[in-house]
Amino acid sequence: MIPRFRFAPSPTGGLHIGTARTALFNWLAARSVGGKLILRIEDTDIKRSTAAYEKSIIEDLKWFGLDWDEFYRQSERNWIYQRFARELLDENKAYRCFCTPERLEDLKKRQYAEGMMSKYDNRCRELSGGEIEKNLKEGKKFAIRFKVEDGKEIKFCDLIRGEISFRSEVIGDFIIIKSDGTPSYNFAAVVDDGDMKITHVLRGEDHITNTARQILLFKSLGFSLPSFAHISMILGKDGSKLSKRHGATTISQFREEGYLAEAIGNYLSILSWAPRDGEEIFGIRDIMGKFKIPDISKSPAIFDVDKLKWINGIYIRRKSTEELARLCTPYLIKEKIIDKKDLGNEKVMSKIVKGASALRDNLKVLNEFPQYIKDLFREKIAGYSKDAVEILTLDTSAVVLQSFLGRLESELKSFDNNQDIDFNEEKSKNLINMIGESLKELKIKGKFLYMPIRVSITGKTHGPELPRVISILGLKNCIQRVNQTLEYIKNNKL
RNA sequence: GGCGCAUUCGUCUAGUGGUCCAGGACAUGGCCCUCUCACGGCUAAAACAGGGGUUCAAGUCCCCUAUGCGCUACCA
Repeated sequence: MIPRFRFAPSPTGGLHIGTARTALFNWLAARSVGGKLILRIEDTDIKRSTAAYEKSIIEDLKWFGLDWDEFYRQSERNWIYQRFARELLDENKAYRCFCTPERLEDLKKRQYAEGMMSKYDNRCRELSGGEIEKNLKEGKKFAIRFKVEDGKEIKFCDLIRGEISFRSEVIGDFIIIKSDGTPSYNFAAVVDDGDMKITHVLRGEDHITNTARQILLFKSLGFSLPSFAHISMILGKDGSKLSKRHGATTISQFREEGYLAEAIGNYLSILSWAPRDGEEIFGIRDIMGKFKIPDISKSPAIFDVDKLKWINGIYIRRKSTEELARLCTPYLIKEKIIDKKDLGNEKVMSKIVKGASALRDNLKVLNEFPQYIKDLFREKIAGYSKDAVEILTLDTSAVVLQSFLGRLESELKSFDNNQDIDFNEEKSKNLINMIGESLKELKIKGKFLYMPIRVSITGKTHGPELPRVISILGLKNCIQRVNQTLEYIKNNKL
């Protein structure tokens, strides 16, 4: 028998990072043993579910690199829930409950006040045939409740946690069909897991308690029990449930901020699971054979953005320059550093490629790209930082800048007037070396050589390697900027 | 309140009774590389929640307490 796993999101929001991890683990577990993965949309809550969320969840799952073998939507399967509910009704394992929401609310309040666990008081359990008939005739709305016998022990062996048991009296008769005719979560899930012949239920820890109810249903419905495994929750930095307060929580938010699918998959894999060899950097496909459900950690995990960033940086460094440039471009548009119509402009595009190559090692998240590169897209220097001004104040700096400017100008002359000037890294490097050579006698070298040059074309003391900066800016812009800096020195009498 | 689950460095984890004065990774500090920032390399500091058992021996097994989280819906 081939193992069958399922992933069952409800489309009441985007794909949450925790839900994505559950999806990933199901995928990993299924693919590791050659099993099938079923995607099931649990949209029985007609008030909160939307088609838009469903679409976004599916898109995110695909972007994430997951695939599945079968697809179902619970809202299209109502007839089957009705059929099984009818069966339970006929077998006297379930009954119609005519209690109003108000009465139930009241009951709950009273029980809570007495310090008791809230639980249905079984009022409609023993309604006579006549009373039911009468209520039905009056058109009273009803829900269908499942009978839970007291005094039973419900046990199951969780693949991750070991044996877990509950006593049936803490459960109470629960609703399987709501008064609007839709099935409740516990019922729909069990009917589907049974009907779809699911062998492994791998889901979030928040379902442990539900498992007790569901086991009762599996048995009453005559289905064989699947194996259960409950994955711990993902918590925020402060130990509370991960929420908007902690930053991005859905896959699409992470994608928009500039996290790579590979990085998220990798990070989520090592959150609650560790390969035997201790290696932390791997693709989700690399661990397919190694992933074992019992190895999943029991304790909750705090989501560490810093570690995700570290991993994201690693995958960014593995990208080709062209691919990285392509990935970074949308962020440039978003920050209005370039315009959409620049996408066809070869000069702009080559500048982005050069920038991507220069900044690859600095990037941790794609959306950091604009802040690093924006200065190099301007015509002029926007301003000089404090430590940059200090560099300019040095006596030797003026000498270096004159020499630099001279070199740039003579270099420019070597090109024909209307020729497209591509001043690459190699040439930039040579140019700097030549300056160094000519200033050797003055013993200007190292920091005293490079820093004034850097400051004169960027206004800052930090940035990518100098030859790269020069190459990105191009000869003309460099000349313009050095002149601007010379002007600045003069005006401020540095 | 009831029930359930969890608890190893700040964080993620390795550890399945002796090889653990507890190993790795992120983050942090220092050093090296280096024009700077990063990258890379080296290094330092940093943990078995507390208390009882069981055992020759406990991070590892059992019990209690504490703390955190989840469920306690005609949400999923």
